[in-house]
Amino acid sequence: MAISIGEIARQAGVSKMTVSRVINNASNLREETRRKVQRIIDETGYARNVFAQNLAKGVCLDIVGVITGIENVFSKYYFVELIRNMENWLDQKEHSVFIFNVVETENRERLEKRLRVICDQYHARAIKGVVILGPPEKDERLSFLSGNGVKGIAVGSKFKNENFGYIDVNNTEGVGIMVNYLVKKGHSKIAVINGPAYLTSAQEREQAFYAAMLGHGLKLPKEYVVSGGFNVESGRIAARKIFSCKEWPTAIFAMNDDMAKGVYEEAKVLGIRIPEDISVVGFDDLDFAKDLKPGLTTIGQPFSAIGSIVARRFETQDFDIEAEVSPVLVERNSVCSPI
Amino acid sequence: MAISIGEIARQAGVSKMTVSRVINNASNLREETRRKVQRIIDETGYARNVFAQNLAKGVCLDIVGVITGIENVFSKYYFVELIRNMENWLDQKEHSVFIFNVVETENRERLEKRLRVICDQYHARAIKGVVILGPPEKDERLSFLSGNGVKGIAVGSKFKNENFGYIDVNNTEGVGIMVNYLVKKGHSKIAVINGPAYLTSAQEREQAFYAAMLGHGLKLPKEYVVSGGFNVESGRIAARKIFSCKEWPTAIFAMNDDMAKGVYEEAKVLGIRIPEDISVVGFDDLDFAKDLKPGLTTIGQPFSAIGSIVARRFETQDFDIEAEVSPVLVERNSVCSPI
DNA sequence: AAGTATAATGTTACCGGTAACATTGAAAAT
DNA sequence: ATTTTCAATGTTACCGGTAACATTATACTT
Repeated sequence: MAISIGEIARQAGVSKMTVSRVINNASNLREETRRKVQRIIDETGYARNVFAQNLAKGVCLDIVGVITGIENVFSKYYFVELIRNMENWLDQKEHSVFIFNVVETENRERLEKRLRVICDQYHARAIKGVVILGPPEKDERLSFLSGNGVKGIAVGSKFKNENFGYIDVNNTEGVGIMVNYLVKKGHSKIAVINGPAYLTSAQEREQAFYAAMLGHGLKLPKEYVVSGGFNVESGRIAARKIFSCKEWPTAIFAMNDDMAKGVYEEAKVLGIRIPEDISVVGFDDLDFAKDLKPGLTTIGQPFSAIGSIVARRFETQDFDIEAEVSPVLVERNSVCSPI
Repeated sequence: MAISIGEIARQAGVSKMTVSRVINNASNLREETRRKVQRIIDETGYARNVFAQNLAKGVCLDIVGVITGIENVFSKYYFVELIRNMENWLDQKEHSVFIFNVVETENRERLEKRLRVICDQYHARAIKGVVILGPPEKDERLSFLSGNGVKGIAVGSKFKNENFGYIDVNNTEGVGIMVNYLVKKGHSKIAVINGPAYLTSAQEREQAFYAAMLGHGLKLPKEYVVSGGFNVESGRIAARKIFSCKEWPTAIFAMNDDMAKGVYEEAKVLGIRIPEDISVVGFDDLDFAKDLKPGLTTIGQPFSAIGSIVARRFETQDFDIEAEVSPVLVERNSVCSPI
């Protein structure tokens, strides 16, 4: 077994308490004693046992568990951005992040095995709670954790119960802003590429789009509505469908940036110019959006605001939250007025 | 404070030890007693404290820490494959994985703050050790951890010291196999896209390529040697350079699949056919390689073998290892004989 | 010099569990 | 009926620390 405080105490000829004081550099320690103990600590390479410490103090480590599938089908950069921003804010509050790779499509047995480890960490006060990224509807991970008394926050979808609150972008508002913008630019024939129906965010964006079009008194032909999977490839496929319409729309609203990227790629292959031949917009403002040629006009996720709220809530341990954060229009060069 | 074994004991009117026995479902327990205690456990929602348990038993949890920058994980599919395979094998040995997002480019202070948390976990026997993914040369994370007595394995680069061993693919062998293959197909004018020099894997592949070409008595014009960053975009840029040579090579050897993908994309835009106009090969055999059109001929990383070795070594806690695992040629349709 | 602060260190009990041994009770053996 | 045996449960000490209080040594008063 590793060297302990008691062993240090024995070697230094002092009590455990004195060693403890040296470790936590308390005041009221004779300089000579401190040095004597410190020397032995250094020599032996003693390292504290945080969990013994924790047990004694009855507090919880300042660690946040983040649950996500590392190869999630949902847009990947989106999670990276979320994690990065959360970590930045949590860092300021001296909190750390552990990432748990738990894919919701795993079979029940493996899922439970993995989640039980998280429950253990929670109940042993190793983590203060968990953040689950973009859980789909009826997420088994969420219900299992919640059912086992684990608390936390869902980010990127709307899910609320006794143990979990949520923080998400206001999708409806975002879509509304974008449709307004397109209409103001003179567009009335707008095609949409929707996301997968099992995500609340996709549902909300879809509904909001129909509502906004209706609000502007615009028609929406069936062939202008295409469904995608929130990834690049599905964006390409959707674009191909749209480009094969007899009468083209003047703008394509991809419900996330990955799919917008797919539209770009397909357009490039087909020699279609953006925005001259067709305008394209996205949603999320992922890192790559600004680097596309032309720069993608999109709805910016309030990543930093979300991260900040998460950090604050973990600090106060108050997960009873239903927050919708406002997105902003990020105007670049992928939209022009139709001729 | 959460409900403890002592509280359960009090409510059930038995000793703590009896409760402990119920929890660990020991034999020699009267059925009636077991039920009585179990009922109270269920009612109160008691959850064990693994770390108290650990402290008492003096053992370590079966958890492996994986260190990587999440940007890397999500952008470079290579890491995803590694993690997935390691998890699969570790799963069989009832081990779990925690992912720590520690980017080596972080400033010293933040880096240490993050790494100290990992040290704590290690010395508190919460994790058995760490796997660090593809550390570059002089990786500060590795030296800090090692210097603080943390043990583990580096995967995807060659790094060895007292506390760390490594497991990596045999890059030299892989490159040799591929060059042999190309030569056998009739290629002699082969261009190469190298990886970044700070990675041992890139260095080895580069050196092995020169050696193999020399071994076959082939010439390698300066303009056939291009450097890249092991990512898609750098592959595109490199391809552009190669396609602008007066005399084209008949094959391009991209030193990883991401860059090969970049070559594909650039070729598509320029209307260059693979393999009719030029053959393209990669290294790694990432998930997407089989889905490219045409399927990419590449050197397959022994992901599963690496994962299996990692799992075995963590089980036995023996990290003193310098393993090079043999790759295999994965032949698809991106190579044909030059006319 | 004796009394009193105060600084420096030690003791005891406890955090939430478990191992090892001790005790109790009831059935089986004599 | 007494002893033996073993199943069921309890006690004590400890894992590696800390809080709260107790004690001792030292410095400061008067």
